Amino acid sequence: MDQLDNIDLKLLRLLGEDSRLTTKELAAKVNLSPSPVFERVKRLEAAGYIKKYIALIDAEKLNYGLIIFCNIRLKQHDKSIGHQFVTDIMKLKEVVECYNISGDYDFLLKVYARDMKHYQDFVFNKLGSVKSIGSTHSTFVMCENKNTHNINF
Amino acid sequence: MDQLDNIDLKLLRLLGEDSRLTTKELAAKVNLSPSPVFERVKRLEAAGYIKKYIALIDAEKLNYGLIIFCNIRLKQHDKSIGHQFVTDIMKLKEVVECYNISGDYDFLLKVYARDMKHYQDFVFNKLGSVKSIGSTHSTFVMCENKNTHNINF
DNA sequence: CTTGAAAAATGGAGGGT
DNA sequence: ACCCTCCATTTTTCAAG
Repeated sequence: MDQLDNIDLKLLRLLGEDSRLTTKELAAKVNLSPSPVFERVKRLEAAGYIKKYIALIDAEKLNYGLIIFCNIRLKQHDKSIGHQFVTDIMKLKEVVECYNISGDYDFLLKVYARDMKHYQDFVFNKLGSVKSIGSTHSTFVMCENKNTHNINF
Repeated sequence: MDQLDNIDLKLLRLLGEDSRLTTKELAAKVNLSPSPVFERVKRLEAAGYIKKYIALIDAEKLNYGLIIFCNIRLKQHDKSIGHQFVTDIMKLKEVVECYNISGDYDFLLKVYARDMKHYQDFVFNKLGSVKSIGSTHSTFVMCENKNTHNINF
């Protein structure tokens, strides 16, 4: 699949907002019949433009009301230490996102916790047992103003 | 809907990973027949545990290869300035997430850009025209190691 | 891309524990 | 209250033109 036309892009935008739109509904929105839309979507899936379909779950309703961005500095910076850190961090269910970043710190984690007590336990007992960590700095989210989960292309 | 049993939680976990699982497939995984599973999912949707269904689009394939976390300090901290900032920032398509945070800065933005040139343009021309901004600090993502898009409850 | 038809899933009625 | 087994309707999926 070499390049996308405007209809492909529109389908991606629509599905990125609401993946429960039926082929018929998509067809109406792009002024085509269902069959070609179906084929286009299959092609977009096969070519990897659509990575997966998920349901967005309300974290607050499940008593995960606290979001924290946790900056982490490693003790050393060789490749194996970094790789070990990522492997260790992957196992922690509270960690939803993990980025290798530029600047003062090496990694940025997005963490979901039930409350402060839970986060304290996470930092002391879970991060505390990851040997490669040198120091951490936590930034607490007071309000999530926007989260689209997809790029707005 | 007062409280969820283990089957409800399992359904949320399954749909949070793959929302294209059919009622039949979900039923097999929780050892029930399709009908009660269908009803449970509808209840979870109506009660807001499932916020929406989306397709995850590959940003890199659409030439949005650069992720930046942009820390922002406002000039002043009264309510109306903060509200105006959020309103202005919402309109910027490059901004995918926006958080009101504790610490040295007031807001944290997650930004997707095509490349450095695009990001430079974003900072100078788009953020540059948001009057409420005092100063900014950008952290560049070198590697996205993990992004689950949902809590792991 | 269109038409059209088979296969599958959705969504509901009615009954059982 | 919760679950099950059908069954009609709709949607998906894939031919052939």
